[in-house]
Amino acid sequence: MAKSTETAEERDPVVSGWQAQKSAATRKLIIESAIKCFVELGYSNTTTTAIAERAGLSRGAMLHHFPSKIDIVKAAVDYLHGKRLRAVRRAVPRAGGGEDRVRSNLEAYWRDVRHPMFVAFFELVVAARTDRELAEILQPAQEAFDREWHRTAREVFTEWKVDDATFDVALDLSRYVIEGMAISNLMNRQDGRDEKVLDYLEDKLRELRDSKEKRS
Amino acid sequence: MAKSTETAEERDPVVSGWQAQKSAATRKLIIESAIKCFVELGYSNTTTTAIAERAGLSRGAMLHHFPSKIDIVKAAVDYLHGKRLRAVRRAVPRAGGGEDRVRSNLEAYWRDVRHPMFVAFFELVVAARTDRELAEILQPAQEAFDREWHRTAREVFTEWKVDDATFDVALDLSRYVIEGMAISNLMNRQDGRDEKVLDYLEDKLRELRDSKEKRS
DNA sequence: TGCCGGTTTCAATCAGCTTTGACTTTTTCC
DNA sequence: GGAAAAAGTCAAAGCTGATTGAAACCGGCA
Repeated sequence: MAKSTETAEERDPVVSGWQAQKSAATRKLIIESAIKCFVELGYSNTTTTAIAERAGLSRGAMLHHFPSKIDIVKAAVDYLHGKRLRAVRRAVPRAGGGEDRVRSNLEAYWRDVRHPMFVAFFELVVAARTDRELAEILQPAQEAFDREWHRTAREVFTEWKVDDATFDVALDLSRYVIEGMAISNLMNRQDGRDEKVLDYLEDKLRELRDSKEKRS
Repeated sequence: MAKSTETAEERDPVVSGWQAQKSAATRKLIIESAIKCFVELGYSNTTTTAIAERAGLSRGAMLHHFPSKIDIVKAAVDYLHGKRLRAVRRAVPRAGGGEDRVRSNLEAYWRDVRHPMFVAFFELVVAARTDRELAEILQPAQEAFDREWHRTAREVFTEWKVDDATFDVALDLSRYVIEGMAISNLMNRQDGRDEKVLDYLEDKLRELRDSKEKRS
């Protein structure tokens, strides 16, 4: 679709004409309204009417920018994907250069994962399990994110002089624990115990980092 | 509702009359069809028509047993809750009495968590986030399960002579890792790396068990 | 400067489809 | 015979996407 070229404009809304600029702003507004709907109503309860309402637009006006619902979803996936990637790239290096990057990065990811953005992404992922069309949109984005996350981590954590297998375990473990906690917290609040798990994870990650220094 | 007394009959269909027995069987059939729908179609795409189809019943016939959709959902939550509880009670002690209960229990839970039953429960949990009515049905079941899980574990793992805080960390950590892995696997297949995380978790659990033997 | 034609943006309505729950009828079993 | 179970029918409500029409805006031209 021609849409794929336009999604670049959302990230970088430097476009020529007056109208094109306003149009891009409206598109962004619609996309963010859609994401709000995913969070507040859930993916399956998100109707075009609800998105239009939240955007302060009429339904018809919205359907001018995005001819159908699936087009909005596509744009929203692109948008979220871009935001998550940038969040990772920004968070990892920012977390100081000192020895305690373990803790600060854990906390950064733990923060990210409780952000509405993650909830929206999560809604999409769950819905995609039984929605082939959505899955086909989401899968490439998901895979790209995984690759990028892994690549960035390997690149940034230069103080981890361990072999690849150990590094992978540390990465996967962190991710599973934190995402598992995030999902549990979607329903049950039990903050006290989560802190202890996080502390333990931090300790074990340090251990992994300093254990066997095989790689140069 | 009078339904709450009937849910007991699903687990123990020893009821008097001929018809009552057949009725109970039909109810179970409907409930299991509903759960199949949750797994195959997702919660929000589950319609009464789809449930009736899968059960091989007409819609009207089904609506005789369950006057409305929410009644089916209620019964399904009860059913799943009961099944999960019994699965825990059965799996934990069965896993041999030897020293290697750590591994066998991890694997048991890892197996459970990829069972369709877990997928169905997961669908319900996610849907409940934005569906107050469902949340009110699910929350008590969820809390009861958590309590029971914790209690059973403390009761059964007598070889864990550690203090409560350590035990909780071990329990929570296991749960988060395994559930996080399960959810990741709902979308991305990456079995090789999961095995390594599981191995690592096993190792750390043994370490926790044998670390500080405070409790008698 | 001021007007005009054409394009872009917004609004409203409509028909088609699906789902739901109520109602009515037929069949089965005691 | 009569009650329970199953089947079929129906209207109401909600969602989607298409169509039609109005308003705003841009560029060009006298």
